[in-house]
Amino acid sequence: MDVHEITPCCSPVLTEPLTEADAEELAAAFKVVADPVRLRLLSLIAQAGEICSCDLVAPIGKSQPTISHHMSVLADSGLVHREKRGKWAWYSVVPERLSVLRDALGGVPVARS
Amino acid sequence: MDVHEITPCCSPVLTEPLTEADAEELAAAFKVVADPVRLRLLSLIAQAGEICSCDLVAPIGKSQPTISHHMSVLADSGLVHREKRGKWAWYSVVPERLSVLRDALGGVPVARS
DNA sequence: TCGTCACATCGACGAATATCAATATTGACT
DNA sequence: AGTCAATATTGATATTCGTCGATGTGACGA
Repeated sequence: MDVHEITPCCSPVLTEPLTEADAEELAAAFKVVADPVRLRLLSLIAQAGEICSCDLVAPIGKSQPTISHHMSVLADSGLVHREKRGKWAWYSVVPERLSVLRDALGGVPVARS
Repeated sequence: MDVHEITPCCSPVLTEPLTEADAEELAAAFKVVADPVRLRLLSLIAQAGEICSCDLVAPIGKSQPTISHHMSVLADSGLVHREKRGKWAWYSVVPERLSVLRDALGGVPVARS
């Protein structure tokens, strides 16, 4: 339950036909990063390497429940890793998970004719 | 109006701090690909190289207005190019636009252990 | 000019979701 | 046990968005 399997998940969008199920799964993955607050959270976590939830509320400027909600979305998707230490929750990014999204957008560098 | 500028748009999420405005713009870009129908449309177009709108409705299994709506979203975002020939609309993907999204997800390749 | 075909737009509806106040839960410390 | 601090959950609300039927628009051919 802590870390999802880091499977390739889906075939690249541009090279292979996309089944309806694969499209659904990929779209769900992209939805996670299709939110400005979650992108800024990802950015903050990535630069800190590891950061406490308590240091995320103020920079973003949203309420604590809102930040908690977004962190759950990020953690459930496997994009970040959550580790509870005492009362605090520490987060770090899972770069392999980001690669899955990147690779889906056409693994190969732009083919030039 | 036909093709958006292919600027880098935003700084990579993981390496540089993300301003609120950049996050908003990036999130909007990801929202476009965060839909299963649009992903399948992209896949169909990419494999055909160039395809008529009339050949998109049946494979997706949605109504014609729905396909038209999604194609407008894709075209407005610059991910696809629309060219009208007579009564038909022909679409092709703009790979550079996909690269922008890919690069935003952390320029550097994942270190593999 | 009239009819038809391809596509776009409009209006409406339902589902998903971002947000916050209030409350619950959990851990640490005395 | 009791209290406080950090985080999670709940309930409610407003907004966004995907969808489709109906209609509009523009192009081609008889």
